Amino acid sequence: MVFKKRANHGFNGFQVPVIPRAPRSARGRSSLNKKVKDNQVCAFEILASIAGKLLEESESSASSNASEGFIVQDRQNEVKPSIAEGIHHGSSGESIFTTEVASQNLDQKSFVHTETGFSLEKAEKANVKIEAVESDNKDRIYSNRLVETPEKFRESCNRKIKKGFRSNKCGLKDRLELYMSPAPVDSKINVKYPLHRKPFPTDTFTKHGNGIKLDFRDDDENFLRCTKVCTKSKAFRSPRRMAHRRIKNLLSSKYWNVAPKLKDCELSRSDLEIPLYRKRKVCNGSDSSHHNTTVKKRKFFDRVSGVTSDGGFSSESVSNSPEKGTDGHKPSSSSKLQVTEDSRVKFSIKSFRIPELYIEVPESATVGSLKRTVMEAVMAIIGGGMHVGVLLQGEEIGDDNRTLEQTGLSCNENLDTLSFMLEPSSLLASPVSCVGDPSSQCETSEPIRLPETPALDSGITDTVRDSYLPINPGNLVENNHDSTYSPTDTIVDKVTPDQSRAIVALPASTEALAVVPVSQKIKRSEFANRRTRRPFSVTEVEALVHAVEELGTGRWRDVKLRAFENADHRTYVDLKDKWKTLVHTAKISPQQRRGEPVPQELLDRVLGAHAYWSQHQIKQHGKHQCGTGTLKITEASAERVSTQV
DNA sequence: GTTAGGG
DNA sequence: CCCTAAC
Repeated sequence: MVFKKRANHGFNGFQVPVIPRAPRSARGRSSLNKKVKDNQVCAFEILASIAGKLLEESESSASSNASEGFIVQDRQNEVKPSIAEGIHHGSSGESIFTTEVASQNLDQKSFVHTETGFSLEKAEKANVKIEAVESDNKDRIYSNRLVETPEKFRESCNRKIKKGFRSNKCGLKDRLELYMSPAPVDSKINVKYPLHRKPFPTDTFTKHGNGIKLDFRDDDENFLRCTKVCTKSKAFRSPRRMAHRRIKNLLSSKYWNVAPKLKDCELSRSDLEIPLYRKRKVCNGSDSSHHNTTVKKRKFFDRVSGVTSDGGFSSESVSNSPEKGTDGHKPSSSSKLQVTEDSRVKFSIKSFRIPELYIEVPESATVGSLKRTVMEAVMAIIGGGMHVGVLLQGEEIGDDNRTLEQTGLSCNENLDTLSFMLEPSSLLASPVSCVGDPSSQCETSEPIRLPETPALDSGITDTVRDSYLPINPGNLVENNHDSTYSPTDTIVDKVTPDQSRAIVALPASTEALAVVPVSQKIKRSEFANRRTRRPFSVTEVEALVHAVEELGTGRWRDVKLRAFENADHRTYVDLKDKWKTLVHTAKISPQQRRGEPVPQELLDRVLGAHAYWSQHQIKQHGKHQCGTGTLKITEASAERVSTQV
């Protein structure tokens, strides 16, 4: 293993590096397959570069070249995403769960602020051997938890590398986690270095530079904290940074296994929690023999604004743009949306992130295979079918036939609540969307549920959806995931930056919202045949109850037409089902209820209406007369019924 | 196409 | 939410 020390190039501000990072092959190569004792293979590559002069460079200039660090390059992966690998290792079974802060242009302030949890000293005591980070000229990943200052970090890193790495004394076998390094500027989907080594929209950081408080989060841990931070600093959030968020997959591997015969001993939800990291590790260790690879992923989405429940997902993908002209998409600059004089709405989506991956490979795996695994995982995600959704005010706009104008996207007013979502084609349940009012959405969620809700379908979305009335036309549009499906056989190669950008700068035409990558307009396959789960909000329940009170329980089509006509994603079958569950919910004890709590008042009405209409059904049948159409319960009678129950 | 009910 | 029988 050869570590190449990168020269300190100093800083050149937030400008694009004079010499964009070239493919690794061009910058030197070395084999990574050096084995350490115990026949272990340090199966990873360290692309470590420590930002040296962050402190000096915090203000005006942003992107500095990595000052120093150790770079290990692998000729095998010239076009693969860079990977920052953090080794989480600890003695006596004690693992330090480090959180990688992937952020471009960290300034001192933010950097310092990121430290939470372990200090360097603590890390020392914990026998943390190394923190591998990658950093290129503009992108840096820091293992924030172990760092207090850039200097310390650097020192630490050097020391660790010397001690641990070079002398092979760091039990590298214990754990290896991969994180996607800062992804391409314009699209996280882009995986080919040469293609997206483009200038990054550094202006964003230039502006917000020191004000940044990293809002990284541990996916599994800092739900709350992040939420809070997000609300505060969303303005500074960079989609790019978001993109780097590591996503420890919460999902069952059955959805995400990429490699065959995957073995994952850490699928338990407890895996989501740091304290249980050890568990996984143990599991890993005890199973170190098997050479399986586990890859899990989670959906993700970008948004224009707003805060995500997990604090990491949100990003200002789109914003008003001062920019004009036909060059609607400028991936490398801040995202924008603009309505021009010619009635064209231009979208510029900063980026889409690849759902984070959690990968495990046997220690005997080669770096190359590791990279391939990562690549495969990425490709599996991409090729497996990505679906782009457009969300407005937290609701996904599924009506592809609606014009932007009709949808309200032609005016800047709605842009704040506009967001794009990129998610695996219906492989997952509900979108982890917490869009809309950043100041409230996430806070009302139930972070605690996160660990036990792999799919992340907590009540978060409900909160958002409460903001509309199902009865209100114009507010709801359907979410037509189905129409935008891309099958697994999608050629990976097709998912190029250009394509991902295809969703940018959409014309304000009819098909505008049918944002589908060109290459993915294939029929929906067995993959995407299940709609995303969309829990009913209290508001919807209210509307449903009200409608049923009036129409009864046997006229779901009417109920649909009356109260959910504009909620295309709610079919009358859905309503019927919901009613069914509502009745059930109303009958069980509150303790047994799950999901967003439905006001008891509503449940009472449910029981009331249910009882009433049950009786009516009987009466009606007895009479053999009145058609259901003649039955109508009045508000008063509904009230009566409900009070009787 | 709807409705009803099990999965 | 899905699936389907039944209408």
